[in-house]
Amino acid sequence: MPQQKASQKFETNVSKKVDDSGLRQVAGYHLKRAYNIIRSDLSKALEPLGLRITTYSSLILIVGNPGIRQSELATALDIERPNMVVILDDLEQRGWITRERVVTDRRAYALFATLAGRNVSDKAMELDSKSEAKLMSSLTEIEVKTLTSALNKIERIGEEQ
Amino acid sequence: MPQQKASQKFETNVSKKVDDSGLRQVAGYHLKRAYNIIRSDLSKALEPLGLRITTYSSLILIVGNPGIRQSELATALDIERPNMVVILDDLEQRGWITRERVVTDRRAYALFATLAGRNVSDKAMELDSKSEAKLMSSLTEIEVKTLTSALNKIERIGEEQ
DNA sequence: TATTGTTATACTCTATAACTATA
DNA sequence: TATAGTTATAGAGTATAACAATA
Repeated sequence: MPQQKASQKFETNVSKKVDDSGLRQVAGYHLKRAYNIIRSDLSKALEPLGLRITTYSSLILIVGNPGIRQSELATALDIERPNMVVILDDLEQRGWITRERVVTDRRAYALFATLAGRNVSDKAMELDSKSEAKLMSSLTEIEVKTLTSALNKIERIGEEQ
Repeated sequence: MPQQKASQKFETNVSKKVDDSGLRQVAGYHLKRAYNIIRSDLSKALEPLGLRITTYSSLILIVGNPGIRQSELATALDIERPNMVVILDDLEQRGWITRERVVTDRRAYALFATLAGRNVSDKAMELDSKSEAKLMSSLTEIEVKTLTSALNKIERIGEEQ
């Protein structure tokens, strides 16, 4: 039961009357506004499935990486292990994943999506795609490509540091 | 005293070994990763000035809009009024802004940046620019322009809804 | 001794309800 | 009655410390 407003609130929805030229000069400002819109939209799109974004991301990675360890998943998604536990408890209780003891290392759990989990994952990805398609509808193909490659370049620079 | 890790953590830093193709298909994923990198970097850049991003954004808008009301600022930045109060308390205690009663409406406060506040704002904007320039260094001029216009289009679609 | 998963807990950010003083 | 600012508080997300089981 998310507590956030229907239209998710951050410090970015500058009204027309206010001069935000000081902030508009920086790309991070636009990135934040765009990201918040996409995030808010995705959040609402996933709500009917009972998925939050972190839970959704976790499920997608488990589906794509059968047998992944909890710690690997946590590292991959940059979620602290204690917080990962809660997310996986949720997914497990819904019957969408299973935790199986790794025979070669009995400390670890290997994660697998159930059939129901894969079905939910498919539905969620579809909702995600639809949500995005709507927001990207006014962009040309070239803009989408440039956007993605530009974002990837930023990611890479960030990873180098 | 921020409690976050040096490299801010979200569920996006997928390591090389994990197959994240399911997530990589969606632009929101890249947007999130790029945004988190910029946010983390800006957060660290502003730390020496004792500014957090919301506090920084608020100060910039006050400098650019002398006399803005608290409620206007809150609306502009999409911060709930109760949360705005704390941010402004902080800025006021540091001597960077003043709250002045509006004579025509004694319920309201008009906000003004002090000289010290404007100086800090200038320094902060400089740090912000440097932080961004580093992350944008591998982008061509066309990529930066397309990125900004694409993000603006997404913003506009988001606002329509 | 180190690591995996876990529990308990604390800090930050964001949201709502209700108060006060003005309008 | 409505609005501006405030206070108190609650929820979500994210962080750390410490423990049991296992390596």
